[in-house]
Parts: sequence; C-alpha cells; structure tokens
Amino acid sequence: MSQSDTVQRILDAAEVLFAQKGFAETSLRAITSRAGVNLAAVNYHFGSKEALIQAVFERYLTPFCQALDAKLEELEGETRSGGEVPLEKLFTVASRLALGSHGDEPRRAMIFFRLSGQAYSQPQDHLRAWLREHYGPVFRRFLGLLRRAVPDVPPMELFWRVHFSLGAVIFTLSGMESLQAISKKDFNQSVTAAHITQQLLPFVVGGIQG
Amino acid sequence: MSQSDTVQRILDAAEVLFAQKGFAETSLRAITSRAGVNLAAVNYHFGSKEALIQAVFERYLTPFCQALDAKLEELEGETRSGGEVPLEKLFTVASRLALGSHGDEPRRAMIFFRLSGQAYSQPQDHLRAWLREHYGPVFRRFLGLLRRAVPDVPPMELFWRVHFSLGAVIFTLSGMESLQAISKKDFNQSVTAAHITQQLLPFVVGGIQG
DNA sequence: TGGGGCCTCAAACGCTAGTTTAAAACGTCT
DNA sequence: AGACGTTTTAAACTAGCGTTTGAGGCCCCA
Repeated sequence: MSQSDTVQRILDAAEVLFAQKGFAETSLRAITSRAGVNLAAVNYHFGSKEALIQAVFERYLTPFCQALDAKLEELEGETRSGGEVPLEKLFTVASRLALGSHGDEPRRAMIFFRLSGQAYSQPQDHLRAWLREHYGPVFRRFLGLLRRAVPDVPPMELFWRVHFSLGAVIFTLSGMESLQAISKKDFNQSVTAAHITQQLLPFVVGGIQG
Repeated sequence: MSQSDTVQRILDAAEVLFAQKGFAETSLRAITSRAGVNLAAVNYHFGSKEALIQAVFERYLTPFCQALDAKLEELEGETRSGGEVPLEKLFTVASRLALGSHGDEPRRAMIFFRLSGQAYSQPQDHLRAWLREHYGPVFRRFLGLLRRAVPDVPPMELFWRVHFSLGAVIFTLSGMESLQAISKKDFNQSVTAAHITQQLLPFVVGGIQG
C-alpha cells in the first residue's frame, strides 16, 4: 500500500463519516477502521484531527472553486461586450459545477453539502476562518456578477438574500436523506440531487428577486 | 433552592450552551457548572443527557406550537367564510409568534434557532423523530393553509419550497453572530432579529411563489 | 548485502466524558 | 422532636477520546 493510498483512504472514510455523524461524533478510530488503516496513520499523515477536517474540505473545494472561478471569469468576459449574466444562468452554472465537477456521481456533492452544514452550525471557528480566507475571492466574484444581474435589489438586501439561498441549499441537501423518505411516502416519488436542484432554481431566483 | 429551581437553572444553562457549542461539544460539567448545581443533578432530574436535550426543546416548542396552533385555527375560521389567507400574513403570523411568544426578549428565539440548526445537521435521530411526532400536526396545519394560499404551485413543489424556506430561516439565524460581524463591516449597520425576519419575508414569499 | 528513509503497527498515555453510588442535608408532617 | 421521602453532594467508575511512542517492516540505492 503506497502512501498516497493510505491518505486517500483516510480522506474517503472521513468525508463520509463526518457528513454522516458530524465532526465531534466521528472518532479517529471509526475513520481508520473504515479506511482499513492503522489508528496512528491520521496523526502521522495529517498531524491532527483538526488538520484532517481541513484536508477533507480542501480536497473537495479546490477543484470546485477553480472550475467555478474559471467559468465566472468566462462569463465576465462575455459581459464586458455589453449586457449582464441573467440570474438563472449564474445559478445554473454554479449548481452544474457543484454537482458535476468531480467526475464521479453527484453523491460526492451530497456528502459535501452535508459536510458544509456541519461546518456551519458547529463551532469549527478555525474551519470557517480558513474557508473564508481560501475561498473568499471566488465568492466575491460570484457576488459581483449577481449584483449586476439584479441591479434593482439594494446591496444589503442582496447580501442577506444570498445567505438565505445558501441556507436553503445547504439545509435541504444536508437533510436530504430524511426528506427523501418523507417525499417518497407523501408523493410516491424518489428524489435525486439533480431533481432537487431543479426545484431549487425557481425558488432561489424568485427569492433573490423578492 | 427548590426542585423546580434546579431544573430551570439546568434548562437555562443547557439552552445557551447547546446553542453556542452544539450538543456533543457541551459537557454536563459545563452545564451544571454554569447553572451552579451539582453534576449529578442532570442525571437525577432528567435521567440522561439525551433526555435533557429533549427537555430543552420541549420547554421552548410547546408554548410556541400551542400559540401557533391557536392562531392558525383562528385563521382557518376566517377562511371558512370565503377567501384564503394571503402568503405574507401566514409568514408574518408565524414569525411574530416565533419571536414574541416567550414574553422575554427575542434573544431566546435566536438561541432556539441556533439549537434547531444543531438538531438538524447533527445526527440526533431520536430528537428528529420526537419533534416530528410531537409537533407534526401543527406543521401540517400550516402546510394546509399554505397550499390554499398558493393553489397554482403543485403540492410537491410546495413541499420542497417550504423546506427551502425553513433552511433559509434556520441557517441564517443559526449563523447570525458571524453574519452580523460581516454585515456590520460591509454595510456599517448592526442587525437585530426583527430586522432579519423583515428581510426574510420578501425572500420567502418570492421563493414560494417561484 | 546492508544501511537509511518512509511508513505501519500494537500498545500505551493522559484526559475528559456520561453515569452511578452512598452518604449527608433538607423539608415536611405526625 | 423524630422519622421519612426528596434532593444535593463529593467521589468514584467505566468507557472512549486524540495523541504519542518505539519497535518493526518495507523498499530503494549504493
């Protein structure tokens, strides 16, 4: 077993378990046991549990944010020759990247949204600070395009509405498993991630516009 | 110190600490120390930490849901003589009760929203099941009125949009402390709970209508 | 073939968690 | 005053946590 193999197995296991049970409730023993590696491997390769949490986020977020940043820059280019990017397009682009920028099935994306929910509601201050520091610029770029898409919404209201949207997305996708069960029972219809984002789009667009 | 005094002090301390740091990260020692009671008091009066968590929710939710239920019944009565309750009114009523049904300052409400965020994103399955069992009927009553307020939105889409709204509310109010800091920095304006709900209303109404 | 970096492993460490215990303190009623 | 049920107390218990340790295995290159 090569080094990178062990590292990847740990990251895979941690990603799933953190999303499933939260950071505090997931022990390193559970992670290493699921990964089929020795307990000490986490501290050897990552240094600490806290560093492992960051590494999990980094592995997912870096490719996504790079892809998003490139796409946004492309959109900005189109904009320069007049007009602005419509609201729907902005969110479609973002959601398509979120669900598809990782080759494999969008299950990864689901897992990651749960993770984000955990990060937000749990007191991982170090994580929040680190996220803002590393991925703030992309967020601001997105916000800039958004502002031009709905110029009639005052900046502060837009600021809040973006956070409301973020809440809707993360909250829903975080609790998707339980919601799936309800939805299946009440409407006799199973639900995929793509399906939910399709439902999310008109809600977010309607909400942002007020 | 009478019995109920100890019980209340524990509930008060637990409410604040759970909201601040999450369930798993808050120790009984921290709670009892803040409450100024003996460590064993929690297990004596509540049986277990898990039961304490439920008790915290119950103390808050029961008066709120009773008030909401009464108000909704009243609205249903008005409806019977023709017409339906407008969307804005439904949400205004709910938010006013959430913020004001506890005599004291809306800080309690803030705390409780943080708590709900924790409950949702953390794997407190017992809690989720218990919440649904106890407070499901009020939720369904609300949903019924909602359905008649926007008859042109298909039931399943409405179901999802309600959950999106719930996400926006809980997520935002959960992370309010950090958002307040950003908002203050970027817009030089401090934010109250009432202010946020005021911002939330047009977003939710717009989102539900699509 | 043998030495040197990585990596793995089982075991242990120190610590904190939730819970339990048994004795002491309290308040109430006869 | 004294006995009894309730509540509080300090201390201990067991279990699980993240982390550290030092011995051992592995592979590559001289």
